[in-house]
Amino acid sequence: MTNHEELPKTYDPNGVEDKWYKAWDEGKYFKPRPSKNGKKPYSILMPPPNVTGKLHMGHALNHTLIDVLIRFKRMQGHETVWIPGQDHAGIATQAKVEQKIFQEGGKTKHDLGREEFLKEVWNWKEEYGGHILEQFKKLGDSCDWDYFTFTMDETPNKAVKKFFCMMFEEELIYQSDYIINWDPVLQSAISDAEVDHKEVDGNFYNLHYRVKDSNQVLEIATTRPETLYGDSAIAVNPNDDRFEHLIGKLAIVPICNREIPIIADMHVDMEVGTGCLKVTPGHDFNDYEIGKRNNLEIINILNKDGTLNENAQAVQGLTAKEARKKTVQLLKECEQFVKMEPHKHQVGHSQRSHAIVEPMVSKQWFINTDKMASDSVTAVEKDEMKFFPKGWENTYYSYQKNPRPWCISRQLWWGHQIPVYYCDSEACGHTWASEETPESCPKCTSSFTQDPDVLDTWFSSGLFPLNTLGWPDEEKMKELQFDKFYPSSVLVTAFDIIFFWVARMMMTSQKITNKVPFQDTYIHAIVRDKDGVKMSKSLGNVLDPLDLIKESGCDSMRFTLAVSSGYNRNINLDPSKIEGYRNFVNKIWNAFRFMYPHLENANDKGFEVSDLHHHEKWILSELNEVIKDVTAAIEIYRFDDACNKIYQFVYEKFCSWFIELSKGILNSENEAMKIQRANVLKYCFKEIVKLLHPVTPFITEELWSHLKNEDDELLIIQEYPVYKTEHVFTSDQENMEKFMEVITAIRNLRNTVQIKPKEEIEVRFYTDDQSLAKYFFQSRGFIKELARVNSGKIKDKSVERPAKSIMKATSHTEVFLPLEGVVDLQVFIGKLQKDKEKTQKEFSKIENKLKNPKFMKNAPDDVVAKVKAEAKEFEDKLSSITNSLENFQA
RNA sequence: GGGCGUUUAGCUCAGCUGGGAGAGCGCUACCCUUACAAGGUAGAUGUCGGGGGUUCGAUCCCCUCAACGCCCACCA
Repeated sequence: MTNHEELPKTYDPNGVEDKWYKAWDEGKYFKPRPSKNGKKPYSILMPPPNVTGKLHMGHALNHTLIDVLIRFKRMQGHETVWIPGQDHAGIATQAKVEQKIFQEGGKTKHDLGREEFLKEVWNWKEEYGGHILEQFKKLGDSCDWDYFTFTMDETPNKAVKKFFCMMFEEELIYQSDYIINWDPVLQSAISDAEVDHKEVDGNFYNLHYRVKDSNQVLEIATTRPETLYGDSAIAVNPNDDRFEHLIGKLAIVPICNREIPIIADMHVDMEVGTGCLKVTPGHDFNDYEIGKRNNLEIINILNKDGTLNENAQAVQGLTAKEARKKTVQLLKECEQFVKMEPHKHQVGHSQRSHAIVEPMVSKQWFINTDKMASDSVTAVEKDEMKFFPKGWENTYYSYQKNPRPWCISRQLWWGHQIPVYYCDSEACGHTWASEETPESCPKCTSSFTQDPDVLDTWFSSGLFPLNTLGWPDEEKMKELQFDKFYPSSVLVTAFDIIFFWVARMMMTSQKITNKVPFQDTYIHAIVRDKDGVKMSKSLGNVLDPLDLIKESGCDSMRFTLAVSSGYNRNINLDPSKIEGYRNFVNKIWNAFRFMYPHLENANDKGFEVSDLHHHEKWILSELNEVIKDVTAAIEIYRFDDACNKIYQFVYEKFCSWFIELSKGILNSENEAMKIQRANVLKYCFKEIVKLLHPVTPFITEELWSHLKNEDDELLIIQEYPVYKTEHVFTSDQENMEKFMEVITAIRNLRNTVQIKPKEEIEVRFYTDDQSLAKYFFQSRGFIKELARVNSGKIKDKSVERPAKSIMKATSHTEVFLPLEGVVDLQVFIGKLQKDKEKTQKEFSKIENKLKNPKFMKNAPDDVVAKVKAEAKEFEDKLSSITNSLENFQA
């Protein structure tokens, strides 16, 4: 006889988790396996973490949800693969390595040169890049590591070049002088999406511009007086009577005394400021547009580091901030300064360096996304790709319906270098894009130079769905089963990346394959602290997944994250919640501890449905419903519903009732029943363990190792439970509900008069439902056991009730506890009265409904029938209570 | 300025296409009952943000107000 003393009282995840991860990984269980019964392949891409990344709660959530889906589908028999990867993260990584070499040797990247510097970056990647991947294994990620793709690997590099050249040929990629966001710290262009607008305290400065050949002056308001050196015009609204006579004249820029035209442009709002606008096409997005419309000169007044250049001689070499101060001073000196007023306004900051972004005109590479964006919208409109929750469509549309040219060149070294080559011969001047590194200029055989810039990281991330499956290398595509796994089944990610990543993958993948890259997109919540504040180092409210795993076990953390995930936007994660679900995990462990010694009674034959005891039918029927509900919930990404259903079933049904009801049988001498019950317990528990495995993989695999037959495979590839019509036992469920109700009523009564738990009592039931009376009679043994009853009687309601007693009424049965001892009758009557009031209130509510002719006329028949049945129940209950009250008071 | 979202028990949140208000944690009382004190049994708690409307019937649909949060936007 196996003794449950062998199993510790509390579940200790320590050791168990690593043991099973190793077993799965080494046993190649994460690799795709041929599907069963023609089920469709199922694949998910891991959002590739930055190579500089560190594991945080966002990963824990994202990976838990993906892993739930993958494990669920794998068990269902789909051929399944979760494809991991990692992003080279151009700016972040370069910045990190630059910092490192500066700290260690005081050198800058320019001291090393491009080639040496890149070597340093690769070294850094080799040393630190793997950390986060090792951390992922602690989460239980069941991804196929053989599919691992780093975005700077050879295949992604080929993909980038191929796509670039394709777009270049179609002239959808082009080089242009255009106003872009310049990060003076990184000294690179950045895309619109990488700019955050923050409100800062600034000033409005009012200045005077003289009009040439006139003594008139124009007062102009600006927040950036230092840009006056780049002014190309003064613009007024063409309909503005105040300035109409000046249009076409010249104004003189203060300090540098240049002459600029006064022009009319509709963009100028007469109501705002002074109605006159200084136009600086080189350093303002609107002014750039005005400049283009009016053919104005573009004057660049900034150096790459953000200081003023020779075009702003008076303030040359100063930073923008210093230049602003100096310019104001100079304006005051020449008496062209009017006033300064405090003003809050939005200023663009670089997401990466946090520097103030300077709009600047510069030669950059762009993608025309007009067509691709509109195709990506159509695909969602036609449900080729579906958002869950659906509401996120709007966010997606808001980006994709107003596409702007995407600036893809970055003045960095770490990244995919732009595959464009320039002939060194001035006479030839050929410019071309090529997937292969050329030998010489194809036109004149001269030497050539490659464009020094690299591509925006998102350019390669956008190709992730393709290059992870080998594209464009045909052999690799075969090997990695491109045709089987593309498009992937679902993309699971957070909302903040819809534009950066989801939209770009949609555009590039559709462009290349004419198919959407994934069929669904599930947008999950953002993990915040328990007060709803975003976790950040500076606030000190960061929870580290590895700490949580250490404290409560990975399964508990996973369950908590999954049960918190549905169609919500935020998860306010309270550590006490994890503790609660850790207790649940422990509960399962102990349910097993209880069963363990009895398992050897179970035999391989299992059980016949026809032999089942009514409690067994009940639990199987309940389990069956749970299986149905859980499966349906996961299919639509309602992890919260799925987890709650299982939790509820395991805790409230299986543990609190079925196990309790089984104790008597298991300790009895009835061998046949013992075997049968052991079989059913084992069956149910195996199903529970399977149901839970996607969410809590470690403890379930551990339990499975004790439950499985010797030649059974690991749980990770066992078949997921399926709904069985032969396990539907509705009447057993209904009877059981009533049984539980009367047991609870007895316990409630015991409690109200403080009968000791060990003390056995007498009980009487009064019901007019003959079949229910019969059911209770058959269950008398269980009633005695669960409610500590030593004797009882079941009578119909015509029989007189015991005088000295307390009672509780249900809609079907009156439960009486005859009492010999002293009872404070008044207290009890008060309680009963309260119960009566409550019941009366509910009954009246329903009765009024039935009395309402409009309701009877308009409500659907099934609703009326339901309400009638309810009314009957309340009426019965009410009359039971009323009768008792009369008796007690008499 | 535009858009999205939130407002339900002390806290964190769920309530699907309208038909008797739920969960977890916390709280109260009684219990070391032979799986589990990370436990058991029983229990208390809500003008479902305010106001209006549609409907036989509204937490759910419509309008409006309020508070809070987020995203986007070049307003000098």
